[in-house]
Amino acid sequence: MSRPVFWEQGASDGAARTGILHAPHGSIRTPAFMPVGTRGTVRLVGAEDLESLGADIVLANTYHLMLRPGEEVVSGLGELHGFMGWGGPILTDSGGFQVFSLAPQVDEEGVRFRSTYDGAEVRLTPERAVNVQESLGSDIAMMLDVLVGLPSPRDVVLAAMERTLRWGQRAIAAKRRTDRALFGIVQGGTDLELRALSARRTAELGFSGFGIGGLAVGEGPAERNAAIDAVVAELPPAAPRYVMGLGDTEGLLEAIARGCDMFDCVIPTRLARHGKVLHPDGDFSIKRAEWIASTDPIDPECPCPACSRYTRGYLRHLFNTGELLGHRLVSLHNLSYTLRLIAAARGAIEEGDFPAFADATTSRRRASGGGQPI
RNA sequence: GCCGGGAUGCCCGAGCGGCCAAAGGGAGCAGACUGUAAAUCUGCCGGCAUUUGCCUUCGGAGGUUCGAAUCCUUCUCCCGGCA
Repeated sequence: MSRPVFWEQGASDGAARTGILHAPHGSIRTPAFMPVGTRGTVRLVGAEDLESLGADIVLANTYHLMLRPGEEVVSGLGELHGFMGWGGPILTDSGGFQVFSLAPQVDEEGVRFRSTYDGAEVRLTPERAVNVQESLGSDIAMMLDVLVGLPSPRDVVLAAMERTLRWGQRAIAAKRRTDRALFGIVQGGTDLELRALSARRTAELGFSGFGIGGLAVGEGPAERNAAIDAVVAELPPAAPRYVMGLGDTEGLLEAIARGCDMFDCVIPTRLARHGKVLHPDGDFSIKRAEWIASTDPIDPECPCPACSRYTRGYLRHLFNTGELLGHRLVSLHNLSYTLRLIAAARGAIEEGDFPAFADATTSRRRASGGGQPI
């Protein structure tokens, strides 16, 4: 019996580890960063761009795609891979994040949304989320979970965690395609006991990989790191661990140091659209007046299209005139930055040098904090 | 030359006797953004002091008034129309 998705460990350095996640549409080097393509597109970034940036896998969203254009349409267009022209692995989120961000009605059965597109009532259950994702044809589906903002009262966190566990069971029961994987999701907020319990019980359900959900939603780094530690301790070492929604430099390095393997985040692309550039010397706004006549690239060490060809002065101009090319170029740059950060982390783990690498990376950002060329 | 309309803070632009340091944009500055309802949102934006305060502003000069960006006179410059 073949496993559609399995993770093969490579090097390790402390808790940090590298590996290959084998998926139906290709191999993913871990630690991996997954650019977010909610509606079947990483905003302003095409599949060809993702290839040249070195992304191994991209993420798409169940809630959005089931509404527009509808999973049967996507299925008819060659599933997600044919639909988006992306041949590599795809992970779909279940709509669990929308349970949080769109504040729908939630009951034991599932979730009732008001469609953000036309206002129609949309029903999503753990079963339906699995079915839709199977129709979409993603390599890895996520179970529908209940995500609460932090801080939240313990009873709220506990209730969300327990419901998530029950929904996990239902998701597994609903699974039909044997050629695709389904990941569970650990909840529990910042309560370490709940985190450990959630991890243990989610692991018992028998998923092939584990999302660590409900983080990067308002808690501080120390709380987040403690929660991750509590979870990792309870998860099977041979399964991939995916911290959902995490993507800032410091957060990624801390999670990698704790043995996490996969990440996704909207930060590189959203910040790009807001003019914020990710940089080894500290992130900064490309819109600042001081760049008006700058002939420097964002980062001379970056091989992305923005850095290899355009000046800060030009990029600033694009932003200040509302030219969409600026958004696109900075999106490419921020994705390139994050993907290269993760690649460098993999290299450091392989060389047994990860802690020093992480320290050097974060202290360099802290020291200059402002993107001044050095 | 005559008739009419204008000149407002960095820019555009409301205001048309007190509630005006003066709406609203833009620009600028700062901040937020983490499984994307997000090319979005928040704050500051004359100077100083930085609880309620003071000073200097609404083309220039002079008036009326308890009080003017707002009314009157005049000057300068713009923009329409007629000669």
